[in-house]
Amino acid sequence: MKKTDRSVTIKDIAREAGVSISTVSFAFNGTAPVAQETKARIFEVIKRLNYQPNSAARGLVTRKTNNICLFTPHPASDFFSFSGNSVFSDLLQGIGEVIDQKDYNLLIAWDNIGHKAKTPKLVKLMRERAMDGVLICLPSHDSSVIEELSEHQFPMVIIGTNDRKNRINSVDVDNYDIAYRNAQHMLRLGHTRIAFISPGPLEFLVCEDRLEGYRDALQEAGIKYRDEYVFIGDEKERSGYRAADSFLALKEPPTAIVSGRDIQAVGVIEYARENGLSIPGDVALISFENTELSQKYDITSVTTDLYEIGKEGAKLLHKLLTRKKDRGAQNVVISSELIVRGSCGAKART
Amino acid sequence: MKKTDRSVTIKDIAREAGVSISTVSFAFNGTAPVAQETKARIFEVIKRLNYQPNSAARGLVTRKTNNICLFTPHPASDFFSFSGNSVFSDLLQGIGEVIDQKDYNLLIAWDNIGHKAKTPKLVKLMRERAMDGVLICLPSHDSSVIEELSEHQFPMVIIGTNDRKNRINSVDVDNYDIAYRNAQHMLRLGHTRIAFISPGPLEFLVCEDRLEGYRDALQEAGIKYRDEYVFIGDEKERSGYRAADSFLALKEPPTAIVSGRDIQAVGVIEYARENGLSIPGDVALISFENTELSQKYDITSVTTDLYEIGKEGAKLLHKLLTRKKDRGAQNVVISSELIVRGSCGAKART
DNA sequence: GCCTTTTCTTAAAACGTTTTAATTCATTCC
DNA sequence: GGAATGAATTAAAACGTTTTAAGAAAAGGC
Repeated sequence: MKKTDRSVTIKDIAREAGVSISTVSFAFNGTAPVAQETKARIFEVIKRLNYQPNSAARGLVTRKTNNICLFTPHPASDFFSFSGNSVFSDLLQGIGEVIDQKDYNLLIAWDNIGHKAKTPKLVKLMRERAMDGVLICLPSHDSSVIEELSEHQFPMVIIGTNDRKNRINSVDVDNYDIAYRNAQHMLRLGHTRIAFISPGPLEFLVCEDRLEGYRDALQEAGIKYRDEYVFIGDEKERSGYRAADSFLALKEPPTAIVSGRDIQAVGVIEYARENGLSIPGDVALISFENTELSQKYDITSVTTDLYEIGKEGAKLLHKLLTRKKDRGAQNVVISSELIVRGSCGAKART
Repeated sequence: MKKTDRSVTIKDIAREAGVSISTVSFAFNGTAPVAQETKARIFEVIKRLNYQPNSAARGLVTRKTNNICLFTPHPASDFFSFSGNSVFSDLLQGIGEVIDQKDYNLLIAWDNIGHKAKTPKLVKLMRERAMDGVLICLPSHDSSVIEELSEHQFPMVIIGTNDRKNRINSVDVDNYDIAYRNAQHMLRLGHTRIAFISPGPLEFLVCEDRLEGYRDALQEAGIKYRDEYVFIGDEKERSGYRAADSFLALKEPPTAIVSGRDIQAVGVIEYARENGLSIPGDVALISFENTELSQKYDITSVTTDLYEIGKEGAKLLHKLLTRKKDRGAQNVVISSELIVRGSCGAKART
């Protein structure tokens, strides 16, 4: 029984196997041909001494750490209250799958100061080469983060936000398109007075995109955009309730509502119940996210698969880290599906 | 304008400042006296060239990475359904506070294969010296993890589980004591037929501890332990419902129930409502965790502050990493508080 | 058998820091 | 005015790998 205590180095292996350290390295990593016989001997020693290469030493020369970093608001923040609390888990699960498979380590750096990304830590991590790449998932693009990161040509992927404009790698559902089609769905059902609840403040790109999609659909149908048909909500059920209240108090109330997120739709339903309104009879309802809520409350909604977003984001980052070739920004769009339920008052037609 | 592109090293700084690299290192880290004047010059260059030491190189010699790892079941797993989904966030928030303050990086390694900890990745990380220490938060101790880690003398702290027996550093509430006092609370209120719902399978130490506390309180009061008064529940509301059903169908039903977790207590309440039973009139109820649920349903419950557990766990780990002195295992107990509400039928007396 | 290839092996140079021990240079002490 | 002290600086070793370029041995080709 040898002492396997004090960390055994490649030198120990080399000595014990009667061979040079380069040969050990080659054999271990399979990076150059080594005779069958010596290879066997080396691996025997490696096993016996329980050798594990030191990551710092390795990283020093390879310039790789195998660490990637997820930069998000704190999981307890408003942001992740999107569609209940499972959002963070879903995202993590998707990322985790790739992480495990590609043998990366996941580092979490969150921004716990509200929505504005204070990046010093992230930037430091990146500049000291403590990680290979970063997945960014923020409600709004703080341009300083993005700029600082891309200035250093640091591999990064933005997830949960499409960034075609800024030519940065991103993975997301097409929020614009979903909103566009949700509104269109209502138009096709004959509605002309269609309201919209923003899932959050318009500084969040997601919200802006959704609002734009809604607006464009209306515009193309030749329907005038009305300010009073747009309500800026938040992540609470109550905001849906208040939206409904504000809409239905109008002289000319909308006959359909495009809700920005499921929890808001629930608020609308709550309001309808309290006020003896029928859905979809008096007002039709369509929403985003397709969480458990939409199933529970029979809400027509569109899937936004965060698991998939996380997974594809990690995949894209990995691609960036391995293949140096393709330089152009890639924007992956995760497909969404309209799940028709009772609240919109119609069968689906794509 | 210099090229601040290609990573600037300590050598560059030394050359530019007309000084040796040791001096730069000393000045930068404040680890040896450097003349005021040269120090100023060095820092000017550092700033101008935007220098950031390479973490791998640094880690190679200092044998520190500043990474610590949190090892848990996947956040989407049953385990974290304890008291709603916020558990993971709370834990993370507590840990995060210390992490940020002490300038550590947090690495997440989860075990996504059920409750049995498959550790290869964790062990590998540790053996390749990719992190300085590990926080372990698992429902049950898989002895192989603990053994393998302590075999290597690896700094670790177990959180959310007390480990006095195995002499391992740990931070947790005292589950045994809480259960003991919950049962005692019921005894003091004059109950003698007291039932217990386990929050999960008894392999989970938390559950075992709670059951034991309950049992001992009864025993000390000279009350015989009855098998039919113990129900092994799980993380679902339904299990509380079923427990109530099983208890109240007995010839001699209990008059008080010690629930293993809030969500189960809700199940009990649901059952009572359906069957026209009054709480605490027909059956008194006391629970664990003090989540939002206990407030919403007016359940007497005991706080288990996961934020605090995470925070103290990280603190303890940090202590381990900096002070090499104290070798004995430390077991930190986070205090809990009994929050008396309507469900137990009494005012508090400690 | 000599030259060329191929296969295997190695010595040595990186990688970018920290740290140790030695050196320089100016002060202070008696 | 020489010795002793002390402060500031440096050269060089170490940390544990990978990688490059070169060397040695074996294997073909003619």
